Amino acid sequence: MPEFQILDVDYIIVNERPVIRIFGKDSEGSTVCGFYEDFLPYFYVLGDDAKKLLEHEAQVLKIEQVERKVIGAKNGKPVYKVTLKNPAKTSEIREELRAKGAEPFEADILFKYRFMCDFGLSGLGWVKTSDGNGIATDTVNVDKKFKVSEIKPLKKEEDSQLKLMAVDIECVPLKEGLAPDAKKDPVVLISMGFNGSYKGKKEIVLGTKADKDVTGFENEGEMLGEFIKIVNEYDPDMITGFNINNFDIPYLLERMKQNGIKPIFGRCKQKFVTATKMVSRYKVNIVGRIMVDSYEIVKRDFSLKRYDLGSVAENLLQEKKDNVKHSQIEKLWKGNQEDLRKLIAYARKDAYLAMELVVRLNLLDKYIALAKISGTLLQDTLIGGETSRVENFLLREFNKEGYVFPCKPQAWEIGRREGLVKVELKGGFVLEPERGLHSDVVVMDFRSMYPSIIRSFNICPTTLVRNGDGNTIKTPSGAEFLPKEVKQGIIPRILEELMKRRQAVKKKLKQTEDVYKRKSLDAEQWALKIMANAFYGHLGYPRAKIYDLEIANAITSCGRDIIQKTKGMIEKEFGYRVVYGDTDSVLVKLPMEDLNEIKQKAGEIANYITKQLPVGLELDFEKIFKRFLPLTKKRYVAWKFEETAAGWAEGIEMKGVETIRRDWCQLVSEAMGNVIEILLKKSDVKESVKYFKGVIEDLLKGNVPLQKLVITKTMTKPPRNYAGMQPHIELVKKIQLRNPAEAPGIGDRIEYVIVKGTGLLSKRAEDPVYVMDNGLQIDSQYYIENQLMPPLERIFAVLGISKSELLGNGKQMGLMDILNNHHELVMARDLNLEEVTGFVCEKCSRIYSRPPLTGSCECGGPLLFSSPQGVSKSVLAETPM
DNA sequence: TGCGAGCGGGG
DNA sequence: GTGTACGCTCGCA
Repeated sequence: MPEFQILDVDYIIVNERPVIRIFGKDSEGSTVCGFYEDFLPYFYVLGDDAKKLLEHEAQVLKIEQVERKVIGAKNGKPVYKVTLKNPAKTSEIREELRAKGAEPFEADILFKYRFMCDFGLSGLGWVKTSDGNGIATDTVNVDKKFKVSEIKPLKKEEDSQLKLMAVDIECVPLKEGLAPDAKKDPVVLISMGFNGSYKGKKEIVLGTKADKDVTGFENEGEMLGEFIKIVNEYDPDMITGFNINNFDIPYLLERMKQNGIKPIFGRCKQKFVTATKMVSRYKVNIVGRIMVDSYEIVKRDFSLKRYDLGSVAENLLQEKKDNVKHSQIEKLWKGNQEDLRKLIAYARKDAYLAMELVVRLNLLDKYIALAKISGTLLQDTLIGGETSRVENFLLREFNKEGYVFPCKPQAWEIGRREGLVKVELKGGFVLEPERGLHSDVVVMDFRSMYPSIIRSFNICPTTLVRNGDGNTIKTPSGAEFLPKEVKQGIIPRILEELMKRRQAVKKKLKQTEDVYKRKSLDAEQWALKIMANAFYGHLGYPRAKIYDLEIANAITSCGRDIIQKTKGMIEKEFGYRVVYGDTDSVLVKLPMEDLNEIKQKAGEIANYITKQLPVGLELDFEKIFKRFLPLTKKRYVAWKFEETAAGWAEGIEMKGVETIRRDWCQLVSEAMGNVIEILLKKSDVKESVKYFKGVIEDLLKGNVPLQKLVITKTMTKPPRNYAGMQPHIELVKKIQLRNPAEAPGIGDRIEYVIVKGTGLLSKRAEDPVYVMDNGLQIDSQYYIENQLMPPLERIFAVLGISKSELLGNGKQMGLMDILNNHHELVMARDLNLEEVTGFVCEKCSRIYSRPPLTGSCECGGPLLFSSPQGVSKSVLAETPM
């Protein structure tokens, strides 16, 4: 009885009948392909005259009335199951039916997924098949091929060892400085890396020139032929590379076409490898192999400033990419032996890095877990978003309970929904943050709030009641659902199972020591959480098959209700202030400083609240903000303390605040980070202003290293094609005149600084090296006004410090002036004037650098002096207000 | 502040 | 291939 893990599924037509092929790998490392012959495409259609409509269709093998439920039960209209001969004809028949007013269901499910769904199979899931006879077909390139008449999923945890190969190409444009054109410009190098070894080698570079580290070929065609041969002989389960989906593979395929070579390097010897252009990307299909584009995964899983291979390797692998600019490649290729070797080393390293990313960062763990849980093939979890996973999963669950699943909405319907969602979908409740720099704030949140709400209120399209008889669960939005006792919804049931499974996996994780097992268990619990959290979003997503705004709104209305009730209870029952909250969290200011005391108090509050709310909703202690500075709704900075196994861990948390933007120079990120740190950790507004003024002074005096002032932008098209004036493009034009040989090409990143002068800003962009060599002056005013000020002004503004104060050119009031103007403020005897950094309201903690004319806070509360040591207690005690 | 265009990665 | 699949950032109004 063959047992193997599924890598890919497709079908072929044999004697006018479809045959499903299941490609996989067994535990001995053999590649297998099972052929399943008795599966036919089918779908459902709703309507009285559906049968009549299809009678004349030659494609239709069978049409039978079936007992199936339809969401929102449309008064017992009959449901027909329609079985066809050829999967490829389904869409035709579907559209025909639609045109005649019938409603098709499950008529847009890929044939392979129809099969996988009906047999409960998953990408990378294990299966056990009947003992099939081997078949003497020469169409597939696998170790074992056999007929399958029975197939079922198998519980097995460990994964087979998968073979991985990395690919990177270099090509040389015929037209200098322009992006390569796959129709004309040949590939000159193909670099490959193997996680195993091929003919004893870990890496191979092919080229149309020979040298010591490259296998040379007479022409491009021969080299491409060798590439195909190597892929088929090494026979990888997965092919990786950096941006291969959108560059290397489509490029190679086009070159093969130009050279009259058949692109056959999948596990089917008849099907071409294809790259289909979608809206703005290619989708590569290689039968039996999985495309793993490390660029696409890294971009999704890591938050970085830039995603070019150089930055990615440096940040995530602590490795340097060879420094070769795109515009240099042609020169190196056409240059001397040393140049050529440099280019070869560069190509070699790129393939190596792409593979290292996958292996060292375990990029696949999460996606393997998602594939197994959702049922999608691994290649589809790597490309598509949440939609395909959720719908694949839901299809199975709806079918299990006798429901037919809707088709995806048509274009006009999507358009209609997109308009509606914008206007009618209400999100979470965001509390107005209390202004000021707060201390000792505890963050509490509802774990998995939306999944818990769905379970608690039994929210599901299958339990929605449109004209209830009273025995329903009412949500604050007005939508009503059947109680669980009457009928448990499918989505609530799924969530219950997913959440229980996650608890079990987490428990197992705690008892497991083996590093590899831990990694896969951790990925599994993560994937279970991701899946559970995906259902809410899906209901409000215009392209979803089970989109329902009424239900999405019911969920968020419960959330808003719960968070407001929570805030009310904390304020009323405990007398503490909720200074902020967003969707599923509340931030509470507590009157104690000790971290453990705060945590304990938070636990008490959380327990109390949890008892008052619907079952299943649980408020939890999350972390402590020793200092919390809200800027606006959804944007704040905080000094956080989180509890870890090793004790309290501190750090700075920023939400919605951009500290790194690619069009800012290093000085900005640095200044911003420092200002925030001084504010949060020292709670010292005056010092942060002083620091900021120091930065400006350094800038004016020319004391800032040039490197910190460099701004980088990419030139994406030829300079003449830019409509407006842009600094980096104007600089390129200048360099083209000055030194054409050094001029950057398309795709190059241009570094520039802005120098002093009279002309337009964009005309004053200069090459940093040129500035250095010629001793040009930096335009400090530009850096102050356009770089430093915009982000920092917003932070200082919430502390009551204006731009003119920061720049020191407005009228600045000294402390003595303030005291003279405000006789009601009395200085404590033992408080040194020099130490006073500002004023703080005793009641609401709002901070002022100088007090309002009334002498008291806007909220009416009395003002206290503040100093680096915090608010002076002696002032508090001795100031007669 | 909201909207539409256009770019990203690769060479 | 029962295909039609982004998502953010910037500039402009």
